[in-house]
Amino acid sequence: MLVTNEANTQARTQLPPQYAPADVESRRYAQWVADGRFAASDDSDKPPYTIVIPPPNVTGQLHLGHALDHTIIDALTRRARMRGYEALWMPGMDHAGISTQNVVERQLAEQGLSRHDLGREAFVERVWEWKSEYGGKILGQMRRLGDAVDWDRERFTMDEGLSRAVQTIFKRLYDDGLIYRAERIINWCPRCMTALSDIEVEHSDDDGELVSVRYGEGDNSIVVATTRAETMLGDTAVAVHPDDERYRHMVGTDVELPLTGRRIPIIADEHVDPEFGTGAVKVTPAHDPNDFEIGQRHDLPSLLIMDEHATITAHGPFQGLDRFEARPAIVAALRAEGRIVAEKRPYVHAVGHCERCKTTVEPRLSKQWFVKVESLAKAAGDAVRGGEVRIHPPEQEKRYFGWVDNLMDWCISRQLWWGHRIPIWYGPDGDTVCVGPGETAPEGYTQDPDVLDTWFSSALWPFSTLGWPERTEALEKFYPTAVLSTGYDIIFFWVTRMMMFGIYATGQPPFADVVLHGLIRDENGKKMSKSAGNGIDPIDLMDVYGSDALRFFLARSSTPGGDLVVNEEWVAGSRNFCNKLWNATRFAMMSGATLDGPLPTELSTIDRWILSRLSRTISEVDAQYATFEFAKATDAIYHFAWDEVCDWYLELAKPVLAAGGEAAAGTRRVLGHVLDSLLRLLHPVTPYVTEELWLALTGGEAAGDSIMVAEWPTAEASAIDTGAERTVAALQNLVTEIRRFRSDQGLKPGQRVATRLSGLDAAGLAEHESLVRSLARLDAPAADFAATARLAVTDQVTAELDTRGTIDVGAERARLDKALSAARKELDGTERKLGNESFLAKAPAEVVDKIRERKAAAESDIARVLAQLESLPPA
RNA sequence: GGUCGAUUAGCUCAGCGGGAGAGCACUCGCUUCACACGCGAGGGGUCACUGGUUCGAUCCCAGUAUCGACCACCA
Repeated sequence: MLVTNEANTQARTQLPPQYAPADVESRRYAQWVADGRFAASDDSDKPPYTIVIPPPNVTGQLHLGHALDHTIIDALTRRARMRGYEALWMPGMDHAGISTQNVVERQLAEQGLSRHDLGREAFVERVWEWKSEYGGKILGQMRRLGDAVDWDRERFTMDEGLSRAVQTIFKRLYDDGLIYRAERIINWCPRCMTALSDIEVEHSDDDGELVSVRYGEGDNSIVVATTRAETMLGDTAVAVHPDDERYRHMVGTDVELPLTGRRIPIIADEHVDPEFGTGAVKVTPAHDPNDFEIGQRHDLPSLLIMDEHATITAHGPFQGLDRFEARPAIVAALRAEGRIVAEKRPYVHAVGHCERCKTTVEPRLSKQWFVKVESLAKAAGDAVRGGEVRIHPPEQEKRYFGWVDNLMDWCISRQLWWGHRIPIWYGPDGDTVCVGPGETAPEGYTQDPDVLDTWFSSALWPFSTLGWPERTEALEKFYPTAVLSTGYDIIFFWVTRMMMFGIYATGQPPFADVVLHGLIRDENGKKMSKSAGNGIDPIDLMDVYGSDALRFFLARSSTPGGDLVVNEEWVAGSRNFCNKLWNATRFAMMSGATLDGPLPTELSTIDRWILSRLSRTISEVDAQYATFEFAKATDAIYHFAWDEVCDWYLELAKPVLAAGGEAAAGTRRVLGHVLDSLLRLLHPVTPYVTEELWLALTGGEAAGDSIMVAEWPTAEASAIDTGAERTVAALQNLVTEIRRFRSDQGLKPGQRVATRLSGLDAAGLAEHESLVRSLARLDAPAADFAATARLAVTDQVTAELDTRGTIDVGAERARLDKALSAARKELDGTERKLGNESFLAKAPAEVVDKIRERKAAAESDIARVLAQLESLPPA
């Protein structure tokens, strides 16, 4: 309902001159929730548009990466809703196995307790308590950001339904032979006491020491180099390259392993690099992934010499030492025996660290559960290759294929207590059963103690959250989802796995479009992270500048796949834009802008111009959204709003509105329409300020209306008016040129200048003379007009200014000389091109035409400038 | 070590075969009746380097240098 009566007009002018986000945001968000604006309905007739949130860790806090991601998702969802879709943004959180367990363990440690003191059940209970007390802080922060998520559908990866989904797919994979148990070298964190997947290991170049050790005696000896002397206790061979002449005669013999009394064989293996070190490698199959491979190829035994704490278990003087204590102890013992051939030297090499606690990872042979990914990964790759799933920007496909085409089997077991427990039970005779949902294990069986990798449940997120494996109405309505938006850094962690499990479980890829954005960097270009201490807290930015300002900045900076630098000044700039919008609307309302009735059919050139520009802007925005070019979409709105609406249309409208009459009535209606459309276009990105202004403009507050359910603007082809665009462009050129002259001449803005304008007719500006005078601050000539400068300000228009001798002729002449030489240079360039026969023969016709136009323009510039020079009074 | 990407105005980035752009910063002038979180007018770049392809290269190709991201088991 639109209210435009006098009293309401009075009320609307009460908008303060500055936008104060804090007053608006919490009030609006609460109202949206209360009105159920975010809720999606399972039985709606509208087509679905679904996005699932990348579930933040339950331990997590909102950082700028989330803010970017959420701005994108929220804008897509809000826009879809305005376009008539049943839009659903699914919220929820991830239980974040290791992270959460660590947080609670640290809490226990403060009380001098370990998780083992509590026991498994009590510990898990403790984690749930932690979750309800401290977890999900980020959910509150999302409200601040304005996220239009359907709160009634919030899910957690550990809740009952999702746990059933996990068990269901595990059982299905197991029955299909896609889950197996094997003894492998895995990354072991001796502090977290669990296996880590490859991606939970961070590598850094660490300082180490390379020592050379002689194995064997006399002629029957061989020197190996190592940075990890302590692992020699587990050596079961020495390997050399098969083509290495130095050692060929020794292959097949054996040597004595120092300190142990064992003899180990010398073998030949292609893996060995003869150029490195001495060309001979000690082989420790139980504590090194490469060595394990070599061991497999040569059927070597694997000797575990450390326990899960990385303490030496091998019998002898080193038993009970930590691995880092054992290393120097063993080197010392070797030196005592004269085994150290070359002194140790510094050596920088890549060492793995636990992503969560930074402890040096110990490769360790152990029994783990794996998903056989080959067939799953192939299907995931084919879905993108076949175009069922599109990745934006397309360049990022390479990264995706790089993963799915080279995927190794996925180690899914974790020796943690917090997570989905593996539904495998072992019988008294060592037999194994996989227990599906609703089933119970046979009497006397015990369950595997391990839990699943956190990403196992995340991989089900797009459908488990909608009720899978039940065929719920929500699943039917909202799956598959429309878009997945996330940073390119987690393609492997999450995207590939959702693709694999989604296709496997439901037969359909879980989303149609994958939108990948970049990482947030600080002012020095470094990736922003808590550990680097260079993080900017988005909450702080929102406190100062408002949520809309942060969102607008992020949207305007987000190029597909591109990283993004955050600088507070730019957020301030976005705040300024919100304020500009605020004041433009405020002005419109004070000027009596209205939305009542249809747009008049008879409109002034100026009104037709802005409607034409509006329509073009809408088309542009739609086109950019279609390819997820948020920066370009947002930028188009920014320039339309600021450069065209504020800088020109409002200024042009002022004299018209002041004059009143029929023209003013038309302009008031157009002004209302333009502001209304502009606010709608902006709403997905800046929800708060647009809601506040739109309700004020339309008077829809009382009727319980909301811009959230207003229709997305439509580009009207019939509104395109190239004639009006040409006329206004000419007007802008003329006004700008006169302003430039005034500025160059140091004429004060308040100083009115009497002028005679001629040639307006030829420029199509005859009817706009008063507008030109108003914007350029020109007076009509007075009775005693005395022209002191004649200026050909555009091709057609000449202005005679009565400046009473204030003109600085020298300065103007210098400027014109400069313009003249620029125009001549341009003319030279175009003439040279047009004189080149190869160019004429080979260049496309449109390019040649364009050059001809440029030549003509240069010629006319020259003529104009010459005329101006001629018209200058003598210095 | 491998892969991919980047190198354009002081800063951060768009553009990606035919006239070098934006925001911020900077200079000058403005208490112009929506907004100084503002208005008007300006200055500023041999588009990293070297070759090649082309009638024409910031844009395509090759190499060099520097930076970055991701991945990684060379003892």
